[in-house]
Amino acid sequence: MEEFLTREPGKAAIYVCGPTVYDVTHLGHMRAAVVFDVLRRYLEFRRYQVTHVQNVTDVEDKIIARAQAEGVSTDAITGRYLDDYQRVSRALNVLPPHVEPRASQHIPEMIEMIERLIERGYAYHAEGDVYFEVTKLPEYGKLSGQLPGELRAGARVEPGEFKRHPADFALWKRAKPGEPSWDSPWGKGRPGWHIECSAMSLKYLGMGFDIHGGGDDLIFPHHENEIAQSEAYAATRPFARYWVHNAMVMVHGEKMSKSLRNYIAVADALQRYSADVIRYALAAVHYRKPMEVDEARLEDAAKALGRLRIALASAGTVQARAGGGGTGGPASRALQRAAESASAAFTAAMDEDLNTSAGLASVFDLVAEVNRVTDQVLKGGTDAAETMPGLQEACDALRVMTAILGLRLEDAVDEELAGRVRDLAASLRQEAAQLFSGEPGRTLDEVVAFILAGREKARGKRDFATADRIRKRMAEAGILVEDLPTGPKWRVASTDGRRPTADASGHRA
RNA sequence: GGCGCCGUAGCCAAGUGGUAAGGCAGAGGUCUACAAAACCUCUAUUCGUCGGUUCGAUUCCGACCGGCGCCUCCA
Repeated sequence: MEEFLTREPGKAAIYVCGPTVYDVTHLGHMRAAVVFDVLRRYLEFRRYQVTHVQNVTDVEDKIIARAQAEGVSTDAITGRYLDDYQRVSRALNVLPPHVEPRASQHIPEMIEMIERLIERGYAYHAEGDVYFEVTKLPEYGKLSGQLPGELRAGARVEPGEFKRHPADFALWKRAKPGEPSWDSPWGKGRPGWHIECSAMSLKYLGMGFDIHGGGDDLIFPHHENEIAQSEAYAATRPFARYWVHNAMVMVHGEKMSKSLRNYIAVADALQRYSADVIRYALAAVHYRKPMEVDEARLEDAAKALGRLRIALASAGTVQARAGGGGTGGPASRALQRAAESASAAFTAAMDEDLNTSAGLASVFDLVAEVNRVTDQVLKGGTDAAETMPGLQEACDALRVMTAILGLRLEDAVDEELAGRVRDLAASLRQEAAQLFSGEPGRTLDEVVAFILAGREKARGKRDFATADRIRKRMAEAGILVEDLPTGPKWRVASTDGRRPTADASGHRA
């Protein structure tokens, strides 16, 4: 394990390159968001005080092009897509950054940096443009391994540019007609792309902050250039202590990207899969490995997640039977040991460069142990009380680990479902007063218990036709009942946290 | 052309210089009125290919084959 030494003990200052808001948010953006969200949650779990800064690029060529194409202002474009990004991030349980600075609101800071870079001799002014001169910095290329002399010579010198070296990059671009622009010592213009991240990270975190993150497609030139201009500006090193780059999301072997138009919008994915499923799918692969995303991947994630949820539901049934008491029998002790070793293995995996795949293996090891124990109880071999308090500890451990991955594991218990179950209870009372007596109660648990009690009466009389009918109607309402030797157990019917839909279950790629 | 990454069972996916986690799918069994879930057992002598280093390599080195990313905006 590479040792993680922060600038200040116990504190972690993180800057992540956020979205350029000119189009809808796709799963590639959310992979990055989820990776850094997991990193943040894990560091917080490890008791670091985390400061997470993530920029929004709202000054950029594509935004201008889009605004012109639609005949609207750039603000209209950036507002629309920033809203989309924030909305889907929230939906996926991504914690909002502590600071979310926008490039358009930090122009003075960028101008100040550029002026200093010119003073120091690292940048030059030409015809309203300002460029950073990479050959002035011997270390240029240290992050990406790219050396100025090796860059494809002259491959890309745009017309109207006045670079001294092909690898020199724009700090400031003079205004073209119809574009947003700001006054500067070099005339009207707008900042180059790279300078915003230097200006904003230094403003909010200062030189030598702990982790700089972003997609691995940003390593060169973006992050290389950030290092160059920041270290030249500050005259100290390092700009950032650690670099964390997530790999791309792939579609049929190609990077998912806006320009290739092969993306899956997160908002669309959320129509078909729960946030937990999407997060699980994105977090189940190590962050540095490119990941193909397709229907099968999401279906697999939904099933794996179902296994986790079912284990917790079974545990809930057993805990209810134990009624709060616990005798700490062998089953309890086995669960305590399993919870401890799974937690330790999970932490070790996450310490090792955020190995979420290995971490999930620990989660499922504990799931298996929980299932072994609840299976014994539900089949009548073990008394429920003997599993406590170990079962509770195991469930707590599962919740802690999955919460670090940002999984909510909530049931889709909405009012609609509760209402349907209440209606069912009411009509059953009408139809079979001999089975259903008393009041159904108010909460979902109470109402389900009411129905199941009546159904057990039918089963006791070996009236399986009635029992089957009730079970079927409960399933239609969204409650799945399983009969076990020691009595019924139930859970909300879907295992991925949302009600199954014809679309989600019927369509296959 | 330069820089870098990847290739592990039917699929997805960790991993280690000493003999392959986990998820999905599959087979058999247990439980069971039925259904469902769970549990138990099994499923890669083998980690793209060929060489090399080593007592020993999937793990290190080299070559090759195949795939990908960046070098232009991009998470």
